[in-house]
Amino acid sequence: MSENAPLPEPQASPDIETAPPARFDTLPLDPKLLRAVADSGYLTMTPIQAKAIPIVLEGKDVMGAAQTGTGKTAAFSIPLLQRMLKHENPSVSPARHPVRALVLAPTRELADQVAENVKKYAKHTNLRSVVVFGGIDMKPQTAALKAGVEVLIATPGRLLDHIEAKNCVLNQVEYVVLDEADRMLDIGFLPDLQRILSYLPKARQTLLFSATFSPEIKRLAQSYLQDPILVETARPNQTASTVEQRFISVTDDDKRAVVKHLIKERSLAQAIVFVNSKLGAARLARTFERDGLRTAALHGDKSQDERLKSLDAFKRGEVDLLVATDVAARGLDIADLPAVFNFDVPFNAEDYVHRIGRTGRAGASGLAVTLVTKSDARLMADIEKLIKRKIDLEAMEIESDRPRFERRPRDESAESIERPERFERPERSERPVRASGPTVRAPAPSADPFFNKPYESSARDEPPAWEKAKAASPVKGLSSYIKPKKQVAALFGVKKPTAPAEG
DNA sequence: AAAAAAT
Repeated sequence: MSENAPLPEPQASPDIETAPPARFDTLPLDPKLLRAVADSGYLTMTPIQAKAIPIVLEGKDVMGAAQTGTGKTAAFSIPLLQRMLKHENPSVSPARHPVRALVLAPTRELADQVAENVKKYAKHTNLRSVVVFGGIDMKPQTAALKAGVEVLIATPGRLLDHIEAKNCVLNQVEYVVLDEADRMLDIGFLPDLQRILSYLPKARQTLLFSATFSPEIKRLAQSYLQDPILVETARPNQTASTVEQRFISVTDDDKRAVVKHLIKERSLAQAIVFVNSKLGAARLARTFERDGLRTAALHGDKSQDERLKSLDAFKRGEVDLLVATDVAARGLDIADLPAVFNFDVPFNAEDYVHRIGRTGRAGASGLAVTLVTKSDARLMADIEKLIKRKIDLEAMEIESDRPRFERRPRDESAESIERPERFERPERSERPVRASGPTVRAPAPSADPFFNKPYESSARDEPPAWEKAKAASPVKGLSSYIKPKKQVAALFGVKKPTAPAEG
């Protein structure tokens, strides 16, 4: 572990950002790998790939920071496979092949996805890979491990189970990757991670990849790396420029109506709706479903089978909305996802960057809408600081012209029976919004003193970051409103043409 | 204020 000796600063990697995009086939890669890359349809490298691959091929430790959706998985898996091929020894019997590369990920779904990618790039080689994670039967994983694998992809808890059951031996591991490294190094994961690393040889190549690296994590990460090369593209902690970010000032009661309004207004085919709690995700998914939107939920209280099914249905376009906790915030690659909603502002600013990184991937455009209530001001300031951007809140007022307690009956038979539902109060957000007339206003800042002084409620020792920024800049920041261009239209009756009959 | 990861 780290001693008191000062940690070496990572060396800067050569800046090749100005060079034209390099093709994969200019790399010194085995034809088997080049063929797999070509099969995948990739021709040129993304900036993180162009920078990281040659360095990984040299055998150096790497700390890689790049925007979400820019191909970090390929950036480490392709060169690692190349290095493994170089030393391949086909004369050893398969049963004696030890695990040579270990990839750790913070969620089961992400581990699964990384494993798919590794398999794809390794398909023409005889390197075998397997993924192990919790929530599913250990036996097939055990059988695969005992048959022998070169590349093991895992979540920490289940891997420790397999280690303790002696299903795998990690004392021959030559390469370790921490995907979403800042999460793997955070307090919740660190003990497991340290135990796992204690089983590995010290002489190895270690790679850390993430879209966000806080200074503290960067420092901590140094103690797991040897003479690391810091590979950064653009600025770390940055969001993709192709993502349109909107921040809308709302009350809790109006959140759902705003989501549905924007889905309709922008004709969004699909969206992920992020919430902060598992229970909240389950509840919100049910109400959206009741409103006729095809919805799936993804959170840690669901069985692993349900989790995979939800994600799969969403990826295949069988559901329109995925209501998820931060289990879905990181790394998940969902092709052509047009929008992400932050129904709740995330507790960690880093997770904001990761959440909205689910859209606008691979250069596509995306929309990220964050619903901000008065109690979110502090979290918003953290986000503003992290992404180094001034955030303007849009006002969007939603009004009702329908009695408050009226709601759509669930089915025909229930229509005549007006019975109160147990455990559930009718929600104000069940109201329709007014179909016509001026429904949107941009109040003068003084109309809502809160956003002028967002921190009054919480006593703080030091002035919040945004205050300094504001003082330094004549332009208004978080406290300024911008006028929405469009007025809020009626939302109820919003139904996807593809929506199946419910019930 | 929570979530994730082992059962």
